[in-house]
Amino acid sequence: MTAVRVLLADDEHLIRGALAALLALEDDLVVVAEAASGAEALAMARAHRPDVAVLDLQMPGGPDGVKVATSLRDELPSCRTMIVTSHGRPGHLKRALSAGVRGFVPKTVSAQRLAEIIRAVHAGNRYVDPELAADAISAGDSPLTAREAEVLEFAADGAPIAEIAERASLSQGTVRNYLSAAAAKLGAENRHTAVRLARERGWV
Amino acid sequence: MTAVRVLLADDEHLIRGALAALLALEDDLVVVAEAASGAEALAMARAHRPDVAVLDLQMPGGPDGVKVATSLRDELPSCRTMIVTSHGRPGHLKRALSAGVRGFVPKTVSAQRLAEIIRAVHAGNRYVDPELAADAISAGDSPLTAREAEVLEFAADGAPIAEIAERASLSQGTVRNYLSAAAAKLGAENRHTAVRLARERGWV
DNA sequence: CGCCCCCGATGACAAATGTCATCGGCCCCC
DNA sequence: GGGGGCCGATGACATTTGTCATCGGGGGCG
Repeated sequence: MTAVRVLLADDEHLIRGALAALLALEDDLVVVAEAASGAEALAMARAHRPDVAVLDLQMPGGPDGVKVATSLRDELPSCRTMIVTSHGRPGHLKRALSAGVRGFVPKTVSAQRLAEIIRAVHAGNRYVDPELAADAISAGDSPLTAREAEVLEFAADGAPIAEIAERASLSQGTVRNYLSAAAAKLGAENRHTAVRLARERGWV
Repeated sequence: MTAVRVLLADDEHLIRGALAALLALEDDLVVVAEAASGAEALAMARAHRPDVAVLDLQMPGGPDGVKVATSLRDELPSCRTMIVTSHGRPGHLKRALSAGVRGFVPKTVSAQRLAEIIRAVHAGNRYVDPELAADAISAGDSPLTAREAEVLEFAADGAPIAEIAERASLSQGTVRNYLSAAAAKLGAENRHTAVRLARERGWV
């Protein structure tokens, strides 16, 4: 049996290197490429055609782990993808699964566990951390309509209504209506807490 | 020469374990204890009396890396402390330095580099990542008064003025005045962006 | 001591925001 | 064809928030 070829993508050199070292201890796994960004991960994947891509969810600058997974599904269907993340937001899990990701684990797992999961994913199985799965289920589906979510995103940095309206190419009144509706659905008393709640639930 | 005894504290098992494995490769370093939380780190430090404590800045629940460093300075003056962090906010660096931390590095450094820095810190030197240092200098000192910063923290989750006033035991008018002053100093157009800016600069 | 700054508060006013009702257009689906 | 939902907008209104002037008290400092 030939070893599983793994691509590692994580912006934190410390973690990436350490991870590579630990996975190297497993003699049925071989890290064939490392990347420090989403863009780099894509390039590496094209060049090395790994069996499994282990992607950090949040990477600076370009595409995040889920975006990379989406691209990989199209470009390299033979490559299974999995996401590793520090903060497990429920919505991220959903996004990831619909991007064809087959493994989703928090960084709190041990290296042994990760190695097992890589093998499972490579074998075609799926693995989702039970706790994250429970969170995602309890968080449920987003009650927000497309525009509500969109406007909420524009509101994310605390911008005033006028600016949101401009960026969304909408009337200020319309923006206020959407924000009001979104806040009501989320049980928030103003748009700022609404943004926070939506972020926590992974709905933006 | 006897090996440097290191305490590792990081909530992410994956990183902690991997780090321990990498540092173990350096034959003048020995990881004598690992901790997954601030509280645990303190307990471990008391029990094992390490030469150097490598602390993650953000840990869930209890005390963060800086708080641990503060406690360690009092309880275990012989133990040098250093902070490792993912997101390098300028203010954190300042807080850390005034807590007696002697090393401050982002997780983007390599393990070799980290090992060198641990040795430097153990030898009594200080090390601060140049990029983070530059950010901290350019961010400058907080222009906020104590109460302004305090009120801004209460405003951090988007709560309405009434709630902030209650939590801060202040009049609503006073709260509005402080928030207005803080927003003006930060160049923000409302308290929510003020909160965001203050966070970015590490002033809250 | 006088000066300055911070604290905490009040009042008044303007501006931004939240809330609600209502409209027309569109699309999907029964 | 007729709901029903989402989209986008408007108007009116109440509430919240931001802004400013002002006051009194207290502590530090030349």
